[in-house]
Amino acid sequence: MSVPRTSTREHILKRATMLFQGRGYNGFSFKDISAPMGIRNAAIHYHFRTKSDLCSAVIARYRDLLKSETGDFMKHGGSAKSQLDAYLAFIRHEILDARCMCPLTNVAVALDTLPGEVRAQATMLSHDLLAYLTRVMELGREQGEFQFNCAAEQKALSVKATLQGAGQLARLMGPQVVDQVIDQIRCDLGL
Amino acid sequence: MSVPRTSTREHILKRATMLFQGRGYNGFSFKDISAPMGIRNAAIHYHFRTKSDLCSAVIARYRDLLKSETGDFMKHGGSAKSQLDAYLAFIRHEILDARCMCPLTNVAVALDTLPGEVRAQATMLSHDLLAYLTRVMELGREQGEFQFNCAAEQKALSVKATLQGAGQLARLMGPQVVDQVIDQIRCDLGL
DNA sequence: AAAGTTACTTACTTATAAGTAAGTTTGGCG
DNA sequence: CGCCAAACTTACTTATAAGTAAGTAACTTT
Repeated sequence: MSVPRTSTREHILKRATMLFQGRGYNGFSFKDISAPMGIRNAAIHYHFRTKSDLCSAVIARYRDLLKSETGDFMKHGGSAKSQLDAYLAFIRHEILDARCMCPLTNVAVALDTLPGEVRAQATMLSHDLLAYLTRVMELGREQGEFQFNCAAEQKALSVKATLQGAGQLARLMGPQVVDQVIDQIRCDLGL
Repeated sequence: MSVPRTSTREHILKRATMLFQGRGYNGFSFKDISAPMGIRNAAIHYHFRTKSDLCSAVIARYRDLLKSETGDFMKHGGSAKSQLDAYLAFIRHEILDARCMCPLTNVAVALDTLPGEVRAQATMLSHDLLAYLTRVMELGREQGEFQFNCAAEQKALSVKATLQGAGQLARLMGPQVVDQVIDQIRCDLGL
């Protein structure tokens, strides 16, 4: 019937990603995916057995995206500063253009109501993210670009926490919040 | 029938607060309130016409609590440092003991799915909070306790964002996150 | 003591959610 | 050409959600 057969699965994943990152697990239903696509709920179940499976796939996909992005950052061999800026730009785009949040936010908020699979994927994502940011912080300090006098791990944690919060406050208080917070992060690193 | 008649409304509000701050608007139902209390859903509707009314009341109550707490902080007339520490202790307790989040987090995440009343209350809370933290930052700089070279408003925003993020990351990565992040905030202020 | 008010309960409605089973269309292949 | 599997749809089930209307027990006021 419809022409682009093989891309339906990808289409579902894209919409699920937008909704999951935009509203959280409990904030959207299959209908929010199927109706705008002109398909039926059962079509989603054909590709993803359960909502848990679908959302796990969403986070796994995000992890892959991040892996390839950060891999690219690292390959470019640039300075820690340019790598941090790339990640900050990535987050900035997520908040301001896509108007959505890091999946960690959405999982953390409703943690008690979520299937174990989804929680597990989120935990892995949090470790991926922190490991990457920690490496960037270490590198930045070695290169003399960043200045901070605590463990690199702690600094990375603090930076990530601040960005998580920026996404929330931007929704409530306006988009200008994002650049102010990013500016402050750079400032606190001595940039 | 049941003895403590006048306190039912307060009981409902307390449980709704725990659930709202712990799981978000879409993460709990009336049953989660009524069942453990041994009452019926309709009893909740008697005290609060709709879920929107109930959750608006939860946030309004949180605003009152905060108003009196910050009022007390200010009255004690202590240094900005002691006021910041009091707020940090308040947040620390919320995350570690009550295992819940600032209502701003839960509203921001599912903003698109929420009734206007609830959004309005959250917006007011965000302004209350930022106004208070901004005053503390200004005071701290005047007193020579805090060091930062940007607008007090921006610093306050950044501190609040970081604390919002700490609540999330603590759920996914463990409670030690909270103290690390708080330590970093103090450190970045020159404490 | 009668009437009214408060604080509920019972019983219901309506809507929406996730999920399933069985049937249907379409394109590729022997 | 006919068969088969992939990719769906139709039609359904089951569960749960918010919300409502009508009734009732107990306290309060006149």
